[in-house]
Amino acid sequence: MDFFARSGPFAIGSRLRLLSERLQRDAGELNLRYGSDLKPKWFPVFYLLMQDGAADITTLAESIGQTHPAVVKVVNELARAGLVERRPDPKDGRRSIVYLTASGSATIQPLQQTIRDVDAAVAEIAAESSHDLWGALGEWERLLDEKALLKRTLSVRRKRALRELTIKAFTPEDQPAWHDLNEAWISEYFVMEEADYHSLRDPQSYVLDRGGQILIAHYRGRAVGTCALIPMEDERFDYELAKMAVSPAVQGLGFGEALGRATLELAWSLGAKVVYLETNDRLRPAIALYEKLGFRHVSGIESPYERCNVQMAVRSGE
Amino acid sequence: MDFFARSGPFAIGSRLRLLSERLQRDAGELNLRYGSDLKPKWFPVFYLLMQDGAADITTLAESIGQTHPAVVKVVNELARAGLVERRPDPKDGRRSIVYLTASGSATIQPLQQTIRDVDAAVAEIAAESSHDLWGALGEWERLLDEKALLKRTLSVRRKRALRELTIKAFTPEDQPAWHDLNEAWISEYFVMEEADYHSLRDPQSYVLDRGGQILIAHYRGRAVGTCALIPMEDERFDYELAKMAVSPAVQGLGFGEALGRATLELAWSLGAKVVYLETNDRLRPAIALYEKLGFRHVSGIESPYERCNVQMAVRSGE
DNA sequence: CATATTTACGTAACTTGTTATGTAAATTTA
DNA sequence: TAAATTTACATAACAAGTTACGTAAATATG
Repeated sequence: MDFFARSGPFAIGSRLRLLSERLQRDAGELNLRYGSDLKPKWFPVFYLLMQDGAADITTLAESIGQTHPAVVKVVNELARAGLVERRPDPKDGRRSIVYLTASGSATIQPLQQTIRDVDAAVAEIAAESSHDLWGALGEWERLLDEKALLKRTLSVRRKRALRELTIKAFTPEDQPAWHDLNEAWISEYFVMEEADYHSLRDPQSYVLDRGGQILIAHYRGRAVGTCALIPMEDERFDYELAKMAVSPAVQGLGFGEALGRATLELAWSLGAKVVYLETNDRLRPAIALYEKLGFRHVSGIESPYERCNVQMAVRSGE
Repeated sequence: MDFFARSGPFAIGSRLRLLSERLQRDAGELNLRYGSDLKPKWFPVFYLLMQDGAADITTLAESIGQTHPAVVKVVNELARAGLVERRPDPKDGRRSIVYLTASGSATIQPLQQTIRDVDAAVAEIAAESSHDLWGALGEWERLLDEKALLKRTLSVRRKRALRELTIKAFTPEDQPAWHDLNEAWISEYFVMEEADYHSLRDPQSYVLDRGGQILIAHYRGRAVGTCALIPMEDERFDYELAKMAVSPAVQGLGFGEALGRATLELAWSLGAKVVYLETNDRLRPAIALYEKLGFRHVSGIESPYERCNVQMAVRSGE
């Protein structure tokens, strides 16, 4: 069993399960020795009934942290063993209430003795320990309630990935990425229009020669994101932010936000006061990102693109 | 989920399982997010192969603390997914060695990234904790290796029961217990003989009137054990220890030993130097008990009971 | 107040482990 | 060295939970 020693925290799940099974097995054997034929899996339900006298299925399931079908099975087995009985709730026809039978009540005493003895044995282990397993479990449960391991790990990943991300001005080697990354999302949600073909094939004349800027995000040796700033003739706005694309392979790492911020920084550094963009209401995540970057909805602007029905703008310093 | 708060250490097994499942679910989801379709249950086997390159089923099973059928299933699934391959061991026809395939090796890198990120997330939790779950788990595993919870609880129970045990001289109310407890074990292992009927029906004349003693063990208001000291005519021995019986309902609580010690104490206090007993080699636990009490095997004594083929004696102060 | 939604519970099918049992190869023993 | 035992693995059946889905009662909503 050297696996846990070698694998570290990553295997915490398996390790806990193993310890749990070991203890569960002991509990079953103990119950036999104490002269009761309660199965270990019956314990939680039985224990609650023992304390409260009666309860409905849903309450039992919530109390012990299992699903209701699991409780239904346990209750059925307990009923077959003659330890509990269920009666319909007179107030609510959907509910059925589980009661201890006389025979079930008779089982309480040996069980309580077992519980006392197990608690004493556990106290003995605790006394020999320098660490507090109880405290540690409680703390873990609380911390995971606040933020699950999943979220915690994803946020670790995001921070790490952002450290590896570099955002640089467009160079000719970035042309394939510029084309492919943008074509991918456009043709996924819409149909490529004439203006798209031009700007994707020839960014030099459609963006750069007009005084625009293109930023490319690189991650682990690959171009994974693009974003452009295009000067506007409308005097209300300085630049249009356009062709924001991030490779689906690296989505969820916050690259879009990083790229957007870098692009806006660039705009402000070029003296811009207001940056404008156009998008479509079907692109919910993109709109959420723009809002996070400070963009606010504006109206009354016409677009050369058919697909654009949402207009947004952000002002320097907002 | 108030159950754990209410039930205390007794429910440690369920509590660990619940936490384990929660983490396992997160691990599966994480793997998807990291672009690998490794199932969480594949992790341990895959991880070991990743480190060692190849291994046989039994070694894998021992390393991860699961049974070999579980490993066989995992290996079959991994093979179906094209991640591993098994070849027969040329040195041992029973064994088959599991290797990572090229596709399996390609999965290593994203997995290692996942592991690093999870470890970092766990480290973050550990940093927020005042208790050390790792240390606590390691300690529990070690303490349970030394002595399982089962044994610990049984020893708690034994100590508690012994505190409730009282051993007193025979009184007429003890007559039914004297009779029934002894008849039970005699007729379970042998056939009741004439001498048995007499001594069980009339302990007064067969033991007490001859200068003998009878001790009765009481536990929770019931007579649960008997033991007699009968004076002997053989000048080599002072008393015979006989009719040692303990109710099966309370076996394993150490009552036999307590009763035996009390009886020997009584013998020494009456001035005896040597106590003798007869038994049968089929009664292995009884003989073990007598040896624990200090009795040693002797030979060359004839018995009035047919069933007695083992003779033992103990000397004062041994 | 009729309709839509939610809630409580049941059932079926699946998941991830276990024990029990069988078989062939290797090893030990008489 | 033949026979008995042990070892390595496979497979079937079981265990204890889950998810998915269905139904009827209760509750919310237009």
